[in-house]
Amino acid sequence: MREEAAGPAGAAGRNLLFLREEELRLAQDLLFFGYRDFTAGADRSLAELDMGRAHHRVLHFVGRRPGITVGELLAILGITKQSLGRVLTPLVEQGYVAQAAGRADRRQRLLSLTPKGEALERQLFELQREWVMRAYREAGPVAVDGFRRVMRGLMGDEARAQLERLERAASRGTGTAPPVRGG
Amino acid sequence: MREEAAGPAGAAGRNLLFLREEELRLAQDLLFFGYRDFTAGADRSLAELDMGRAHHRVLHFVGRRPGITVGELLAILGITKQSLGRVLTPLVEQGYVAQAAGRADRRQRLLSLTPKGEALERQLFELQREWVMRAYREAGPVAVDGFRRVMRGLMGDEARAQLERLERAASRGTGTAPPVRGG
DNA sequence: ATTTTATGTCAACATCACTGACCCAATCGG
DNA sequence: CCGATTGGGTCAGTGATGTTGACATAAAAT
Repeated sequence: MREEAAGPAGAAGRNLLFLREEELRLAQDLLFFGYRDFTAGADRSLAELDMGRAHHRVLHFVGRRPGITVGELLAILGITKQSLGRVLTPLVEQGYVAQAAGRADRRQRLLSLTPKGEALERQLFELQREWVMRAYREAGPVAVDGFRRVMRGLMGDEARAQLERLERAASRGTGTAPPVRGG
Repeated sequence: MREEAAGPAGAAGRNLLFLREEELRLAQDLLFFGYRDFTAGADRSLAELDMGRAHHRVLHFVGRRPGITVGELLAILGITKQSLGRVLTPLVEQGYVAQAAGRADRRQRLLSLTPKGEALERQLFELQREWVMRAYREAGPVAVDGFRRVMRGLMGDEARAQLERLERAASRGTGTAPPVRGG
């Protein structure tokens, strides 16, 4: 599997092939180490409350999109009803997440964070905020833009669509106007 | 928790604060979706062999650093002996990973991939290679550089040291000369 | 009135991680 | 040489997170 002997492409070609492969193996390393350490801080904080990463994800996405339905949350997280129920039910029982019947469709449970839930989500967010800010500052704005482009590229079509919906929800929630033709 | 009313900083300050916060929340989203979809392809392939992501990580890092000891692998993965044993022992039994006693210290088990293990690792790598290449091509080389800078920044000191060691091992393994003074 | 949808729930199971305890064999230090 | 340390393996028990399949209920849609 290794290009030990010079092939038809010669030394230069071999080196290019090596760079491609090594570049991509490096990406695997970076994603493994980077994602692990990115989540480590919040994980430690969550453990003190007998919660896990799954609870954090629910708090994060409910906070990001208040009024989200259970079905939408399932689609975003990409897990089953049972898996979600195991974390969502305790979060509701312990007063972190509030449920309200949908006005148009009363079968729906519109989820939102209670003040207690907002406080916890913010605490977890601050931990990751510090960590990401450090990385962003060290890398600089151009690198941050590149990071975002590549991460978007790593997402599948479904995830991209969901991300767009999240971004729209975030801009609505803070009164930021979307780009308007002729604006 | 929301900046509903204009504070001392006024509208401009509020918007800056929003941008910072939204930027960082976006980073959370990107890392969640991106990492999930990055691993999804290999996960599906592994499931057919009754293996999981943990097996893949062992194959990946053993392939990346042939002759690695169990202790070094434990340090890289950041898991316990028992957790590693549960995936490593079957990989050895099924002939994916070979063990050799260390020449200097015969207590050590120097791990390497068998041809069977190399083939499986390569198959899994090709899946992720395609996925990452697509993202890299779409984003362009400048973005890729930025991605790498940010991911490195997201890593802790330990992980950075381990990554450096991996990169040195990779360049040794392919005969790539390190930068030399006056070269 | 029947069917579909949104949600919840039960039982059973697999993976991947953990802790704590204990073991062997090899190496190291005095 | 002997005792301590180190590298590695293993057993028992636990927990978090995910899965499938089946079933239940209430509201909505046809």
